[in-house]
Order: sequence, then C-alpha cells, then structure tokens
Amino acid sequence: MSSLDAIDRQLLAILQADVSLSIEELAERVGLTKTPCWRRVQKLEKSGIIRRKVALLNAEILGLPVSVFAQVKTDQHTAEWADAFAAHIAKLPEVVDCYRMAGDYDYLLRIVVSDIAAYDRFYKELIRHVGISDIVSNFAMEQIKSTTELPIPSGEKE
Amino acid sequence: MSSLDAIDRQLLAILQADVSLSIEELAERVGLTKTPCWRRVQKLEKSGIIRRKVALLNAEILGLPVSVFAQVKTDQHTAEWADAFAAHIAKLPEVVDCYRMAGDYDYLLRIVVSDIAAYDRFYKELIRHVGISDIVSNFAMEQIKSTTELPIPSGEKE
DNA sequence: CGTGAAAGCAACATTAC
DNA sequence: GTAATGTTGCTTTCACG
Repeated sequence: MSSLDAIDRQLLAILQADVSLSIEELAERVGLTKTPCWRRVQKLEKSGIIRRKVALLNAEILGLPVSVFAQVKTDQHTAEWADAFAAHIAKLPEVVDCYRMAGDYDYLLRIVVSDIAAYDRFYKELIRHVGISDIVSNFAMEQIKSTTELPIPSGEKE
Repeated sequence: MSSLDAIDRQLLAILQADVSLSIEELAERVGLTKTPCWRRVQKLEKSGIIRRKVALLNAEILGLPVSVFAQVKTDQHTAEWADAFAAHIAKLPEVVDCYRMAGDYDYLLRIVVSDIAAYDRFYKELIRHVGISDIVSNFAMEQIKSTTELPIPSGEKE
C-alpha cells in the first residue's frame, strides 16, 4: 500500500458520505476522467481501505429507537473467557458495538432495541449466558450525532 | 409507509450488509425478478428506511486506531446551551458518535483519533470552547464488534 | 389496484488501446 | 487520457390475483 495522495483522500471522503455516485460523477468532482478514477477506487477497495459498501437504515422507522450503553465488568480475566465473550457478542444482533476498555469497566456495549422491555429481556439473557460480575446500563435519550465518516488525516508528515 | 413484508426485511438485511450487489443478484436471492425487486428497493429508499449508502473505511489503515469514549457533564441545563453544544459537536469530525444520556453524565461521545497525543489536543480544544463541568475519558483497548447492521424486527404482532 | 414478469433502450462499468 | 464493448439499471408494457 503506497500512501494516499490528495485525490485518494478526496475520493474516500466522498465515498464514505455517498457510495451511490457513478464513476463519472465521482471523476468530475475530483477532476479526473472516468478510467483513472475507476482504477483508483478499485485500488482502494482491493487494499482494504474501503472495507465494505453498506446501506444505512433508519432505526426509528424500523421501530428501534432505543440505544443503551452497557458497561460490563468480569471477574474472569483469562484469554479463554475473553474469546468466549467475544464469540457470544458476535452472535447477538442487538449488540451493534462492543469495545474492550481501559479503566474501571472491562467492556462497553451499545445495544439497539425497540423499547425498555426489550432491553430488559436482552439484559436477562446476557447475564444468564456469560459470567459478568457487574453491569451498569445507561440509556441514550437523544442521538446528537452518529456518523460512519472517519476524520481522514491530511497526510502531511506521516 | 405501509409496513414491511418478509421480502422487504430480507432486502434490508442484505443491503445493510452489502449494497454493491446488482439488482439482478439481489432479485435472485429473495426469489423475485429484476423489476419488482428494483421497485421495492426504490420504495425503501424513498420512504427513508434506507437512509443512505456509504463506504465503510478501515480506521487502522487510515492511521486512526484509537477510539475514546468521553463522558461529559455540564452545569448549564438550558435549551440554548444544548443546541450550541450539538452544533459545535456536528462541526468536529473526530466526534463520530454523540448521545445525550440519562444517568450521571449528560453526554457520551466517541472520538476517533490517531494517538493519545491527538486526543489530548482534541480534549483541550473541546473544554476551551464549550462549558463543561466534568469530563471522564475512557480509552478503548480493542474493538470486539462494530457494525452498522441493525437487528431488523421480525414484524410479528406490530 | 397491487404485484410480478418480459422486452428494449439508455447509461454505466470495465477492457484494451 | 481516449475509445470501444459487454453489463446493468431503469422504463414501458403487459399479465395475474
């Protein structure tokens, strides 16, 4: 992977906002013609910088307005437990994010559900199947911002 | 918006995993032909259930391996302050998620940066520009799971 | 009337030059 | 960066329940 030039970063910025543009439109915006633009996008996909292309759905319309952040502590600090926990989380579609954290709590999860009752069901199932010593649930009242767009570095001095 | 049938939900599940499939391929997978499949996708886009189509980038390759969760408290509980805060957050590309929370802390942010030094710069800027009475930063050590795919409800009894 | 199938044209991605 | 070709998306038309 040869590092990105200004046009590559421009392409990435556009594509992470909207991937439905045609190559022609894309080429126009970055000041290229179709073929070289297509070759760059192709390269960005093969290199893995572009991981995937997805549709983002509207959680409210789907009836999933509730996001809950759960801070989880465990008392089993072994690699085996961590692997089993990760494998279990991967299977739960309600868990959209899960990070292993530094600090007081071992994991931070974001869980997306239809209502508080649904979260309660999820919660009971979770603590039944994995060994958790402490869990704190915090409900999101309002989504101020949520984006998949990463702050692409300008590329100087690296 | 007439509520979704099983095929619509199937289409959404496929598209939120991969939007690069052709209509033909998509039609095949759900057991339709091109035209009705295309019409359904069109309808899902116009209704807003499909919010947008985006490329997901690889944060590590881009040099952004660090996610920080910041819990923020304010002492100014007015609508004006909240609006100003939201507007400020919207302008900061490093802040990829921001939720107004129930519980001890007013806001939870996820900030994506290149390293700890970059977070420190971000942090200093943030507290300089908005009135914050308390902030706790928790660093993510490892991303166990991170998906944009929502758990689409089965559609029974709603 | 809502929903699906078939055919044609225009636009597009992709190949070689 | 230019030009040609095979695919695809999209429109129209028609048939079914």
